[in-house]
Amino acid sequence: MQVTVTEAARRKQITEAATEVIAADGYQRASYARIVEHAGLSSTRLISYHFRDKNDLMMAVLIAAIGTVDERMTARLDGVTDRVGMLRGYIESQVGLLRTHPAQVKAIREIAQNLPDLAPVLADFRVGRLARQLTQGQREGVFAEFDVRVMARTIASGIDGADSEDYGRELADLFIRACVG
Amino acid sequence: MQVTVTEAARRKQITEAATEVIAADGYQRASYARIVEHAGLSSTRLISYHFRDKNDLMMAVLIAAIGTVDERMTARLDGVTDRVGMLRGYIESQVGLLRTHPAQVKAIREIAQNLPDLAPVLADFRVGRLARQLTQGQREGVFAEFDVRVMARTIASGIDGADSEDYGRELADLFIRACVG
Amino acid sequence: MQVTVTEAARRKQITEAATEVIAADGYQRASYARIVEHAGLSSTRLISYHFRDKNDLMMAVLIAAIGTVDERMTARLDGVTDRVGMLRGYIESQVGLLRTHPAQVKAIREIAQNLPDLAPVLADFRVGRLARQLTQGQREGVFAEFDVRVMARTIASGIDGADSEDYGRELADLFIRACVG
Amino acid sequence: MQVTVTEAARRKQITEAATEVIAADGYQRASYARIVEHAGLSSTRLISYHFRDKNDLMMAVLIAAIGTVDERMTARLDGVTDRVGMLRGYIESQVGLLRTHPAQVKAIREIAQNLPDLAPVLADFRVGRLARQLTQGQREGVFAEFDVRVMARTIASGIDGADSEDYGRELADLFIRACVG
DNA sequence: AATGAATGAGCGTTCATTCAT
DNA sequence: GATGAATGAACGCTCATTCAT
Repeated sequence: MQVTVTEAARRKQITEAATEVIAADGYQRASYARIVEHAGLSSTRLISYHFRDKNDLMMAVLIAAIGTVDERMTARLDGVTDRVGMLRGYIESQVGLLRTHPAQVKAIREIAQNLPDLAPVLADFRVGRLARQLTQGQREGVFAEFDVRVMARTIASGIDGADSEDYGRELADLFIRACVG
Repeated sequence: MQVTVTEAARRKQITEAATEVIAADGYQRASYARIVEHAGLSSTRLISYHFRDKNDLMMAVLIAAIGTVDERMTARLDGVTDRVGMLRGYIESQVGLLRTHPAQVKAIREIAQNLPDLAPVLADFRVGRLARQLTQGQREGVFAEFDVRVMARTIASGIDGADSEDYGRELADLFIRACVG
Repeated sequence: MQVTVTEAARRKQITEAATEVIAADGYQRASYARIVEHAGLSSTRLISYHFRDKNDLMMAVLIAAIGTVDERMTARLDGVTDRVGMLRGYIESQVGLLRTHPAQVKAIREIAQNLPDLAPVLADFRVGRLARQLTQGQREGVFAEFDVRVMARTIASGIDGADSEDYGRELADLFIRACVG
Repeated sequence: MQVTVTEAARRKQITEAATEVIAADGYQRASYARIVEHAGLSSTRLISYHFRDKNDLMMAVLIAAIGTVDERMTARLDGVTDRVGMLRGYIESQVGLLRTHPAQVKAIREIAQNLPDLAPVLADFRVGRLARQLTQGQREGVFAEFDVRVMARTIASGIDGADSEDYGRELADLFIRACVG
């Protein structure tokens, strides 16, 4: 019994299943067999057919997850203009994603951890937006003088260690103190 | 041609090779075959002979690496009494280990990441010492009021994101500012 | 050179080869390697592909063997109505299977012996049919009073010890004497 | 710490441990590793030292177990002169051994099953004594005319299928009926 | 009489991928 | 756009045995 759907729909089905498997079982255990089982597909051949190889699949998962997460971040920070509010909003929003989009967040981390060549690229991407805001805040005299790159990466690291929204608020307090100095 | 050495020497040879392979290739790629090749041993059977199973080997690697790292940390913090100096010393020493003991540090992270039951235990172990120092600093009025647990975990996360000793110094500045408030 | 056949045909080829290997070498020596060699397949991977695991393969072997054996038994006892004739037919047919279907009979025994959870189920299955016939014979007054369960199991044990059709006839004489009493 | 005992004592310790492991886990799972663990020995080397190879060890286990079992049988049948009483005594005593010497009985069966060359020898040995008694009973006119070899083997098979002393008594009734005819 | 250390061969299973329609 | 079938390589682990004191 052969079910035919569009290329795009099939790719989406597979990347979503892969995202959930990676989040649940970790990158290394996210084999074609497990993804196929989770998605209820007929055979691993369907993955090979729609993705060149496993790396190709992982890139698709990553791009989709980053897209979703970024969209939410943009929406929640839209219209926030004061620097301190932006910093708090950034941190709390990111931590909040753990609850609203756990699979995407975990999948991004797993993939970044397991594809070493990707980690710095992802880190730069993630840190870039924040670093620009911090630099602007320093120019406006709202933030003290500190190494913007170190601060941005440390904030990102801190967010990765968070596990609740209470923790996120404490984290925001902490880094506002460190930035305002 | 059969080469015989003592049990202890062989175990050490294997754990050291395993440490290096884990650091270089990651936990998941640290197979018996790779370890044996790296150590120049005759067969993977030698590992099975000296370690009950792979988990047993990994625990031996972990214990050895933590022992080495802890010894260095203790030596470098010995005699430091003021809280701020301790905090700087802790952060800079930990970051410094990345250069002096890269394999041990990376192996500890890899093992913690890949043995999920172990991660919280290791995290508590690592954060505990720091949290006690922070609490004491608050009692003495040197540090501001903040959530000690969040601060300790954030410092640990920040250290994990570091990649140079310059970075470590900036990190110390940052967290001293956040703690002294 | 890749040879492709249907799933069903391949499964049958593998179960038949497995049946023969088990009968010849015993359950424990029936490794994937031996089965593949016996069947002339390209690699053990073919077995893993068509059967979930070794237990799955063994169940397939068992079901096929029992099916074959049962079919023969049913055919040979069909239309036999008198109790004594049935008893003789049952014993001689079962012993006869040793010559006509030696691999199936031996494979069933090997699997039952080596999968302990299975032994009682198989024993009940085998003994059940016989026990019902014996009980009915007692009701009709053809058979003496004896413990039906013990008699049925003893007949089954006796059959398992048989090694020729002459032996089977003697066995039938013996148990008819014991039953008619 | 090297403990030295006599050759004979050590062999006995090992064969007894092996007997228990075989009885508990089956012949195939009775590896040197398991035997050594069960006996509390320092290494498998101790087995290799005292026994030429695994077959040698199994023969020692078998001889010891048969010796024990035979001794009991002889003691219990000593002085029994009437044929029917002997037959009942033989069957009930053998079944009784299952309770009094379960490890020896199970070990003998396991070894016989797994060393195919041995099975007929053991069967003859076991059946011989019984067959002579049955023949004598026929000469005396106590027993009917039947194939002594088949009867003896069937009795032995029936005993192997027994699992309680009640079952043993039923079995004795059954075979007395079949023999006296 | 005993030991410590080492070993090659084999096991079932999982992996992502490829062949052939 | 989708499938069924096949594959070689690698995995951790266990086996009885042998080397060397």
